[in-house]
Amino acid sequence: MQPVVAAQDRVFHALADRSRRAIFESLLRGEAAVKEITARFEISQPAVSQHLATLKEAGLVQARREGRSVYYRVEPRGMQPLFDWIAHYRAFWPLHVGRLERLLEGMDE
Amino acid sequence: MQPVVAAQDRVFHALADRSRRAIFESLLRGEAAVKEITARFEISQPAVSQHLATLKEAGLVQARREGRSVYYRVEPRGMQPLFDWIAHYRAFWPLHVGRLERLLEGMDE
DNA sequence: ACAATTCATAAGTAGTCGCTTATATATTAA
DNA sequence: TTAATATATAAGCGACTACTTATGAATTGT
Repeated sequence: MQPVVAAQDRVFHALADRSRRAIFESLLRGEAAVKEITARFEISQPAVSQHLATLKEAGLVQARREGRSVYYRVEPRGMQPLFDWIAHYRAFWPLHVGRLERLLEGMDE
Repeated sequence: MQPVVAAQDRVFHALADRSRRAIFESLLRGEAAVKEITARFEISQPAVSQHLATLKEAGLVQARREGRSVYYRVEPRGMQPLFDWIAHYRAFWPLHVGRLERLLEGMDE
């Protein structure tokens, strides 16, 4: 079990939970404090903190304390293990890589 | 919970398990019967069948019976929910999209 | 028909997960 | 200092997971 695999494991595991994906996606809108994040969902604050801890350990988010609040933000580099996994086997789904490439092209606009 | 989300859920969940990812990756080498797949790992045949069932329900593999053997193969379109999820939020990790694009370029060689 | 082979399913189990409530740990304000 | 606020951690609980062994079902060969 190389560290690469372990990193992929943490990222896949973190994104496998729907609540955690929803929290992560909501952070793509921008930095937010735990209290704000909690208000967006119908789970308790400890549950949110636990999800954030999992996302943080996976490297998908970072935290910044400011006074009593702790602001979480997306760490884009955390997606790298996922990209690496896809890229490593990219030769096997060429059709979809082409489709993905086209999607990515729209980014420059 | 739209069907899109459910599909993403199944794909992320299926790929979250390391054994399942290993089985899936081994199938990228080509079609293989359950017995052959079982020989590649150190888990029992029922465990392999259960993993294959999960991968199949996620749409990541397909099965084909031939005599007593059942051959499993990768279904490339099954990755679509994963690509869709990445593409949907692609605007948020531009740096890595660039890196991913470069990786994809190597495909044409 | 019978035995052998291949795979799927059933049942059980230890461990993990995601949530809850309760409490501890900062940090700030009065 | 004390109280209020914001977050993290602890403990517990039901549900789910990933595995096992045992057995059922489908197919083939004798």
